[in-house]
Amino acid sequence: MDVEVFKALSDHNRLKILEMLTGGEICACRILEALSITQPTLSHHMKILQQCGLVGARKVEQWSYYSINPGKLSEIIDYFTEMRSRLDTLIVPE
Amino acid sequence: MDVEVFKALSDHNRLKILEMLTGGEICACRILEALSITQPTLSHHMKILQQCGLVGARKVEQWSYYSINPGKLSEIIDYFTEMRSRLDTLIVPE
DNA sequence: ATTCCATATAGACGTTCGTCTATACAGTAC
DNA sequence: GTACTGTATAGACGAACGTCTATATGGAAT
Repeated sequence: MDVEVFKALSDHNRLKILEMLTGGEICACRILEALSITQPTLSHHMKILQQCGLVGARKVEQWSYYSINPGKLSEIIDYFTEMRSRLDTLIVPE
Repeated sequence: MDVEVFKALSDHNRLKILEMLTGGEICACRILEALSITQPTLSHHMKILQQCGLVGARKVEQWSYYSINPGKLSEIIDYFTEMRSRLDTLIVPE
């Protein structure tokens, strides 16, 4: 698994953004309202979320709309699920 | 979800350690052999993995044995699984 | 008691990160 | 055109991070 994904999730504001996006695609301006950061800082965070593949962007006129990439989410789930099942198959010492 | 877990996963060496631990409990000295870091650096990483709840430690005489906490793993899986199912229930615009 | 071994802690150093202000860019509306 | 609006980029700054060397701790072996 690429470390970049976890780096992207390692910030309180980015995690909050991701959780907002579980409600569906939203505009940058809406995200900005919900967080106590400046517009350039938001732009920075969105870039990081995009670069690791977690979030996709769509531009409609001057507005940027962001949404979660479900494929990446599945990738993460699969990673941890396989990890857990490997643990489950271990021979338990009594 | 606590950001600390993702911070812990944000380092290449710590992720490698976690993957080693999917094979079951192992000794610090074994982990040290597998990585190109010094002993104090390993000690530092193990502390971070423990503090976020991902890894548990057990001391047998002078040796420290580490293992993954399956509960934390499930917590992470649940977090992302719920996120994905929230996405799945969105009304798809045609 | 002294030595040896596995691990932890302290402190330092360079790098990366999150944030900001200032400014650029691109499109819309007059 | 000029002004405005939404977003991106540049550069700066302090805080946090990963790593190291040096040293401490605590137990085992001699």
